[in-house]
Amino acid sequence: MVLPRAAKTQRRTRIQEEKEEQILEAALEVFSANGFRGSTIDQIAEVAGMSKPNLLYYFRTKEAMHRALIDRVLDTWLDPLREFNAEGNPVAEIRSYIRRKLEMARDFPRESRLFANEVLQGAPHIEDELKGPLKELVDEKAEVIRTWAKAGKIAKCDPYHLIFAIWSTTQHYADFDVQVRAVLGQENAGDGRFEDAARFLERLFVDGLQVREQPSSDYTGEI
Amino acid sequence: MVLPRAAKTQRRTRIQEEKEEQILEAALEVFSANGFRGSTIDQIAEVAGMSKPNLLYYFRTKEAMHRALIDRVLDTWLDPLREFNAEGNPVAEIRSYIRRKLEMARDFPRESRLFANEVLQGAPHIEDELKGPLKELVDEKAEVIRTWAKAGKIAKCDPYHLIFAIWSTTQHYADFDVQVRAVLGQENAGDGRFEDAARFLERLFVDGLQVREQPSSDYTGEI
DNA sequence: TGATAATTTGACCGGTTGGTAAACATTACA
DNA sequence: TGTAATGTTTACCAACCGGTCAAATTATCA
Repeated sequence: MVLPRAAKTQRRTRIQEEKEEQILEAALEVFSANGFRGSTIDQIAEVAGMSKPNLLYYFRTKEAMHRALIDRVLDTWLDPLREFNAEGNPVAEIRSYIRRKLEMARDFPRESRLFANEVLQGAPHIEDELKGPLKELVDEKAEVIRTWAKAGKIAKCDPYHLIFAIWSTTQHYADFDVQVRAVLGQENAGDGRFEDAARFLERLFVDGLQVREQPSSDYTGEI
Repeated sequence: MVLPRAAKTQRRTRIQEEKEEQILEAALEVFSANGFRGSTIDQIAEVAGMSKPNLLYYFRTKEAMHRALIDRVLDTWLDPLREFNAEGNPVAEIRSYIRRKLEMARDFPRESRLFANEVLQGAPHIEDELKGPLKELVDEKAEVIRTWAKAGKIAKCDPYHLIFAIWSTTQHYADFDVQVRAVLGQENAGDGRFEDAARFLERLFVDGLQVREQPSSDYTGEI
């Protein structure tokens, strides 16, 4: 056989597993840093330490590589939201969600940037995932939050925008890392900014979602 | 003279002004949607309604076009932060900053995405601006916030992370627009999401920054 | 071991991309 | 009006990019 190309054979050889692993690791490195169009197969091949035709032996096209990478990473990426537990203590659940998301921004910034690049440029390759699985998961968790608010366990608020706020504030530390570093200055070389961010964000959301008889001051939704 | 190319002549002709304007508008459209490497001069030329060599008559290289665009847009982009007024009422100032940033996400999403693309990919073209003018401006405003906190006008908090939180939550609606739309669903076609976001964010930050004797519940900064 | 399947690579191809050369067209202005 | 400066376009180039091919190398296992 000349072109087994992974999918055609039922059993995956040891080499196939290893090489596909290597390739996806390199692809994550390159795609997350340059976006899809900004990345070249040669770059990925170099990072993966193999020749371009060798890459294309395992993934027929650049798109196939990107697709495989997204599929592989998306599940893990959504895990923190899945863990969101309706039975738990609302404030503790929200705080723990923030903490988990910040940990991921710290430990898996490339994954965050991969999706950021994709969504920022109109999500041409993952639109279906956004409108399907992602929306369904968010809908489910938004319902949980709504229930909590109705039961008076947290302040009444739009659950979708709460989730957006948690996503954006936490992922900011991965996606806009160079800006964060530039503004905080060189001295902030370690991971200290993540601890500071955790302190700030947990306080912001916990206090901001505290149940209150009256809104603490008048505000309008008009912009 | 054969190649005046804008910079070489002191006086700009009417045609130069007009064409450079057209080109930068087109460049904003294309660069913000595809990032620097993902954009081609041909694309920009088509959007600008002129031939590629004609573009290159006004801007010698793709980089020069990008640079000119950034320079032109950066000032406007930082205006809301500059308006942040130390003499004003702290809560009103913060709320007004959030509102202004959300208005910009709604009215100038391309500008937001232009910077997001740039920063996301390591800010290769604007690192100096981040470490220079941007950092100085943020330092100055952070000091204002710190003063407010010390005077007991708002809760004690890390002013830098407060600014990051406002940036990320508001710009999210421009940068991740497709994701926001996908999650909220088709029925949310108009600008309603911006009003909902304004309501949510003003409440979150205002209540979250309310002065409080005791933190409303225990929390640690550890992640 | 030897034959067969799986893996790897150098050479190459057509299309795209950033950019140039030079001829042509238009404008400004004495 | 004439002419020099300014503006525009067609044709083109070299480098790059995604992808193919066939030949060479290595692993598997009867």
